[in-house]
Amino acid sequence: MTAEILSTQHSEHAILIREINKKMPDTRRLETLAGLYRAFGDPTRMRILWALSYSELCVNCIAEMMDMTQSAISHQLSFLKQVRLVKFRRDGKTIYYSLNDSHIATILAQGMDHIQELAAD
Amino acid sequence: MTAEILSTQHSEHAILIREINKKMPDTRRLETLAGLYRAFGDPTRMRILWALSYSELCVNCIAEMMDMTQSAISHQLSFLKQVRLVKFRRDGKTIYYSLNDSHIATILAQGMDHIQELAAD
DNA sequence: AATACATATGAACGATTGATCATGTGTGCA
DNA sequence: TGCACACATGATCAATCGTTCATATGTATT
Repeated sequence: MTAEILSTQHSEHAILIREINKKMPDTRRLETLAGLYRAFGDPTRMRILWALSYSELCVNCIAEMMDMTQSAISHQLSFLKQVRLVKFRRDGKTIYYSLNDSHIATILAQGMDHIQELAAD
Repeated sequence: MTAEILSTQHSEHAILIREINKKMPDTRRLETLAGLYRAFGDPTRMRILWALSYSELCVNCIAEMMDMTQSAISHQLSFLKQVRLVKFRRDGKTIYYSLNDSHIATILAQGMDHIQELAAD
């Protein structure tokens, strides 16, 4: 669908659209940003991230906490690793995961504030 | 899968797990939070929210900006309305959407800061 | 009332996702 | 070297998602 075949657009609208398009971050960057939020957008990953905000944890510990299989957790950790939300260190056989930086805990807390406010309506 | 059939857990781990479980927000709340972030986790919705952070916009305007059909945008706005990220007002035939509160723009900006930092490595 | 415009909505369909199962890799210990 | 433990990974499958198409609703104008 192209812009041309859209029905009558008031000229004021056309101007507004151009202005906002100039200010908008480019689409690639917004896709990256959406990708970041997608990582927070699943209950399992959300619980993992929240748990890691308290302490580094090994894979089996997380699996036990979430009452889920080690495989499921490992897949999700792999996802979180890819988008660089978590890092890990090996100690013998066990691997400890932790949040990649403190910024992430801040994002979690801010989101929690938001839903808290909504609930207070 | 139950906790019992998991292999040997060091007792230190068991204690840590119980402690974190006590501190964690309850699962229902975390699911709501994940639901909020899922709304940010799609490129189309992300672009819509970003555009609305500059100005309220009518549906056709958004569709033109995104170069997408009115129907697709309308569906996504419906989603965003459900999770209360946007609100709307009617003016004659056209309906103007806007961010539900300024908090949301802050969340967007914070996410952008985060990926900016990652890119700077 | 009839028409045009702006938006909403239900059904359908391909694409993606998250969990599972089976198996592979890596580490430590006897 | 052989075995057990901790974790990773590829394939598979049901469920969910995002878009499209067709159509419905709501509002002004004539």
